Amino acid sequence: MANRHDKEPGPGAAGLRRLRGFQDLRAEQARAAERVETVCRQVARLHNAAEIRIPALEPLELYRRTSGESSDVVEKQMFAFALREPDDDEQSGADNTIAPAGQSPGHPELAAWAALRPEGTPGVVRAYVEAGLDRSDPEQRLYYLGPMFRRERPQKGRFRQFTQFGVEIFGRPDPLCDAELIEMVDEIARPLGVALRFEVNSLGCPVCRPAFRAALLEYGRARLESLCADCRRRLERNPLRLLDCKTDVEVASQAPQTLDFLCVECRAHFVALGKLLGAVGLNFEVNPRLVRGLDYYCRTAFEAASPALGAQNAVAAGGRYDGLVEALGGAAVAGSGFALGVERMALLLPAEPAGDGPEVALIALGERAVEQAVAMARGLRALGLGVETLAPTRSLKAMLRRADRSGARYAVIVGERELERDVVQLRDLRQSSQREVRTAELAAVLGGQGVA
RNA sequence: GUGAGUGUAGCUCAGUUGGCAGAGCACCGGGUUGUGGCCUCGGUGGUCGAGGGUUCAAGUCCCUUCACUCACCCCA
Repeated sequence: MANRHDKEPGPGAAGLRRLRGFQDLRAEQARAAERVETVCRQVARLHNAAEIRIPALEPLELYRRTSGESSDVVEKQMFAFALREPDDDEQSGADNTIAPAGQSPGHPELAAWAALRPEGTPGVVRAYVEAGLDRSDPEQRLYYLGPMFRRERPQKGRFRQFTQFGVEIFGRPDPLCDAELIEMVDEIARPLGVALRFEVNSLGCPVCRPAFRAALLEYGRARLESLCADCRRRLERNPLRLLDCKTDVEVASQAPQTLDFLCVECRAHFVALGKLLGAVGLNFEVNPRLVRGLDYYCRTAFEAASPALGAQNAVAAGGRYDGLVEALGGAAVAGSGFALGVERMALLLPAEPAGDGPEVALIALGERAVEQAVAMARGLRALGLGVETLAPTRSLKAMLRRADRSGARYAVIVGERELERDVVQLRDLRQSSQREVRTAELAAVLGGQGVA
């Protein structure tokens, strides 16, 4: 186990290899990711969420405004580009320039800067406001599924491009909607055979958070000496981070807790949420040290994690972000949502036996049989049967071997001897039985086998 | 950005005190004039991550570098 490493990808014909932190998902990995995505879409449908497809590239300013200036996402994790239209700068051949890594563009026109989305929520909110839904029809349930990009150092479960499924509910300030979002994560994990641990917390709201923040700040300042280096650095800028410090569990566990500072409304919301989750039988723990990295969260925060994942163990996380829509120039509309890491969930899927191959492997034996074989393949596919065709450049033995390995149930052999008599050999690869079938009857025979 | 670990065939890995580059799996073919799997015999496939140094001789020792993996950080 200690010696098991993926090797660096070998250089291709042109010495090209994939970028660091990017991955090719093949075979089982691709199938696992697809299964996760399929279940995500099903659950979205069951909760009446509509898909929204938004750009992967947005104005950099969108993420600066929503993710918070101090968060790591904006600080150093984004792939940012300077956009230049061809006519803007005729003499230069370079139309797009990649911004230096991690460097904040000091460009006056921020619209000229774009970033690959590090998360889905800002884009969805932007689209929601841009379409005027905040005024015309505020209550919306939207889901998205697609790639996100973060310029982080890769490790297990963490990639520079990864896929997120996310649901955002607008115009619903009630705890019922928060509970439903958490349920959705559970409803995705269960049919996939994945056990997740749910943690829930309340971060308070603009009314009660200042007092909590002040208390935390005071607590931190009082024991500046005993704080770890990271926490000391973070204390003034984002004191909430103190709570999930892993190096110094002592300090973190003794610190003031949000739950002790909640205002009446926040407390009621949190209690109601707990009751609703209990009512549907969803097990969860209250984790008073659970915080969110992004500034716009308020009240409900939750996380679903698996110990099987290693250090990056969060599979899904979310919470309430009342005020975000307003911050992006929309009306004062409540919002709540979550995002789920498709690849992380896929890593947790129990191994699945390889899927079935095609129903038929069509073997053309000899050049003269190719045309006939092509026509037959087309006809069989029109009936909904999967067909793998094999070129007649190899021996029959080799073609049958390929047919066997493709997982096909039947091999249909069309040779020159068969052509003359207008028949084919229909071989059952599982039973090793073979019979001759009239070409005209092949479709009916295969169709009637119930092989689909 | 920081730290540690690992780089030998497509994959998983052996490779002794420095002495001709190996196995298993996979792939291709023979054992069948047109019949898969199992078996059997054979074959293709390597800048030993890269560069430099020591040495008669380096996969092996030294230096540098790159990549990957895991962890910190952060997060899905």
